[in-house]
Amino acid sequence: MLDIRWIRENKEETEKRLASRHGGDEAKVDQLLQLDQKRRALLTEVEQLKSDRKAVSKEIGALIGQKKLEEAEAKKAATKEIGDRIAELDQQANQTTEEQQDILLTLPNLPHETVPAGVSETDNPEIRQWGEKVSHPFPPKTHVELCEQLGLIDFARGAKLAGSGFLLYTGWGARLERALIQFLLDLHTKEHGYTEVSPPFVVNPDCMTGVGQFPKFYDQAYAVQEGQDSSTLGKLYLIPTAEAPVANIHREELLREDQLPIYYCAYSPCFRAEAGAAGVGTRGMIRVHQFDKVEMIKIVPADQGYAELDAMVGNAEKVLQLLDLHYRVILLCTGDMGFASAKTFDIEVWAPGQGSFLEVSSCSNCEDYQSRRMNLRYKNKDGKNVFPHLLNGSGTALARLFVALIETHQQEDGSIRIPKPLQPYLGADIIPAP
RNA sequence: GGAGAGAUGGCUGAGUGGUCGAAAGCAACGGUUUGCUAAACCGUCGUCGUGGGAUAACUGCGACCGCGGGUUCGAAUCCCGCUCUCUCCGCCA
Repeated sequence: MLDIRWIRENKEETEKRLASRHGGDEAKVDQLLQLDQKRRALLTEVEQLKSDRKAVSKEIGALIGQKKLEEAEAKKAATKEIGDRIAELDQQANQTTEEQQDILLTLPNLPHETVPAGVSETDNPEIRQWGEKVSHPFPPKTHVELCEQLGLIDFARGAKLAGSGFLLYTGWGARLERALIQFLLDLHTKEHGYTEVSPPFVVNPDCMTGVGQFPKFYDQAYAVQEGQDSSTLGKLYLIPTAEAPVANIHREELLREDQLPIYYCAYSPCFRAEAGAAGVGTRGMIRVHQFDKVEMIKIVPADQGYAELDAMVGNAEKVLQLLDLHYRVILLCTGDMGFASAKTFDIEVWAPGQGSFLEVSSCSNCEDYQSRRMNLRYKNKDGKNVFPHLLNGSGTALARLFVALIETHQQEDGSIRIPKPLQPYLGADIIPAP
């Protein structure tokens, strides 16, 4: 959420930076500021009345104390009207505040000044590459072929159980998935200083609003209900990412600066309805309704957000380096960034079977956009309460990592070579050919 | 699911209609002092909103004692609803 006072004093810049996202949100600023003005005018009026009432009430108390009951009764009658007027204005002020808040919640974050202008993903500059595309001395198979031949995933039965877009990992496939999760968590906790947490896989709507999923992306989430009791629908949602619970761990808290920075990492499955998206329904595991992910979250002092973001991208890159996978780092342009983010780096891994790069990580600094929504603050050294920067990054998404891994390290005989750092987790150095 | 108890400032915890934004303690911050990585003493010390002021220091006003309503001239305090926590019982992995 943006700071209404900042918008008030920087109207043109707000509009300009919103416009750079090409979402049309700059059109809402005028109405927002009108509501703000109306709200403040109402407050001025009602607060004056409240002040008056308070003074009179005090006099009444004194009069009763002096047993001057008649005078007290007279004042009571006079004050009654003020009370009615106050109730009326209060109601108007609340409604105006609510309308203003509704608009604020639909405005995305402002892009950081270092974010390149652009409309779509084709405008995203590549920052760097690591490694190079493997050249197999044979035509590389796609992950779908490999999964079926090696019995890693039973696509048909996955769909039978839950529909298209849901995967049934089997045998070595299930084992590889588990090994990867373990490997990632160990890497981030032992090498990168993150504290592991294991959060609920459902959250309440406040958490979804806190990270910016709601109200804009209601239809992307799976809402759950208890049994057939439709009155419970909407109280809990399957998490689209561990960011939803983990970033909210300290919501509505006031932290001390010496508690920062906080680094969390968490494994969770991620559930995405992908309503209206193309791709679900096609075979494979590139775009699915449920996938595993290890997520990194940082809560840091406001002046350290961008240094911490660079470090986080490095943490995600390390995963791919250890797994010997070719990748590139992309900086998202203004038009392609996520709703809550001020600056985002994507990491895309090379998948030879697909002949394309796959996004496996997205690392963002949301600055104070989310902490403001969730009212998470820390007391700085000057004793001021300030909103920390909140960062999130995939470290990394599993399904696509799985794809890149088996497509990259497939051997001519149909087996999969396992990179050394992963071997202890899988308990094998190869997934044998069928 | 049933019965009971509770929710107060960063934390602990008093406070049952006006003098309460709220005692006290802890923590924090500033200072004094003591020869021993500490103690004692003094002082400061909630948040948010809105106005004045230089987008400062400071300051006026309002709101906030889990959340939302109600009663009242006036509510932390009384009434209703909700959420959460704890204890006991039931069910259950």
